[in-house]
Amino acid sequence: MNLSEAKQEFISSWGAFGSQWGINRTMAQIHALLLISPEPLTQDDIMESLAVSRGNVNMNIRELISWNLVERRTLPGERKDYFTAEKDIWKVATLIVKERKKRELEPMLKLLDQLSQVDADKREKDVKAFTDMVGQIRKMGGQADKMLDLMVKAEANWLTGSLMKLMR
Amino acid sequence: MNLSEAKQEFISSWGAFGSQWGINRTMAQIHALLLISPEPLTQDDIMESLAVSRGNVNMNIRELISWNLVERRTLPGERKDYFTAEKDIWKVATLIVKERKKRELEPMLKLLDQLSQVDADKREKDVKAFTDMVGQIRKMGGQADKMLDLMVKAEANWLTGSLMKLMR
DNA sequence: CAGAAATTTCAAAAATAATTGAAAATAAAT
DNA sequence: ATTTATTTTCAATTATTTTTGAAATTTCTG
Repeated sequence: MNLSEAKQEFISSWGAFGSQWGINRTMAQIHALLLISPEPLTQDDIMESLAVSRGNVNMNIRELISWNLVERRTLPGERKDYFTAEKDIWKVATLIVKERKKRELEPMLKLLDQLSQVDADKREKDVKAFTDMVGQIRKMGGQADKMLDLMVKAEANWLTGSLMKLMR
Repeated sequence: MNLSEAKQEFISSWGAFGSQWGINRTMAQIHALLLISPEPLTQDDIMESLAVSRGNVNMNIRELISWNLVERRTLPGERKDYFTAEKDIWKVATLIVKERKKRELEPMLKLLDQLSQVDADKREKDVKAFTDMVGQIRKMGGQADKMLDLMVKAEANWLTGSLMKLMR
């Protein structure tokens, strides 16, 4: 396989993979493209590479920036804006974890706390099943939350380091 | 908040949460409903509770069964099939991890291995950027794969136990 | 085995999400 | 201040995903 075939395959698969995880296909593809671009790219570069419209590129780039995965950069003497992606994949992973935690996990924990306050007789089978399940999910969610905090704070060798050794 | 309000909220939020993670809303809602139902339910029960069609319930139930999250059960003397969900949330988590690992992570690792074989001169900037990134992702993916294997094998206290203590 | 009950399938319809493209806004250059 | 380049917005369109519902199939029952 030559380079441009491999690039195509990478970008397309990254997009498909993203879709399965609730991430806009084009957003994932733009991210993939920037990940493997040694130099910053303009919106026009991206439009051409992926054959998508200007509006599409613009919106998805802004979304990537809001996740801190992509940075806008203005080169001196250049009129256009350039974009680069964070290239350290560990940092990428922690940035994504940080955002999903903030946007999804934390609100979910808040909701579960509310739901556990349900006002009903716990001797009833239905009530017990409900509060047990909410309690279980709340507990596991809280643990995951703490664990992801540690991950975000930890260094890049978290996965390879003492954790893996311990669990062998 | 009374029980039925709380149930409604739980089911609806679980559906919304699922959507964000690429899981069909109705599938997530059916799962939520079964999670908090002390007794097995029929397709008709689910249709009524969630106000969705028979075909929809049937397809999503089958999908849940293929994830081993739901079990079909035929009660003696009863004509209809009944369905129950696994209620231990740790088991639920490991079942989901197991399936996503098999369906998504493993194929992705296979692809990355192929992509790393790209036939080109590594002194070229483009080539180096590409193979570096593929290599990084491959490495992290491989580590995640091992780690998730451990999680699947581990007991329910994995998150609270020595892991959390170690990382403090 | 015939009839009834329940489940499954899947083409068509509906709902949702993503994309386009052109107009508006903003920023830079002359 | 005007022109030109670039970015942003968003209503309309297009694509994708989900859902419906009725027909076909399968599974029970007497």
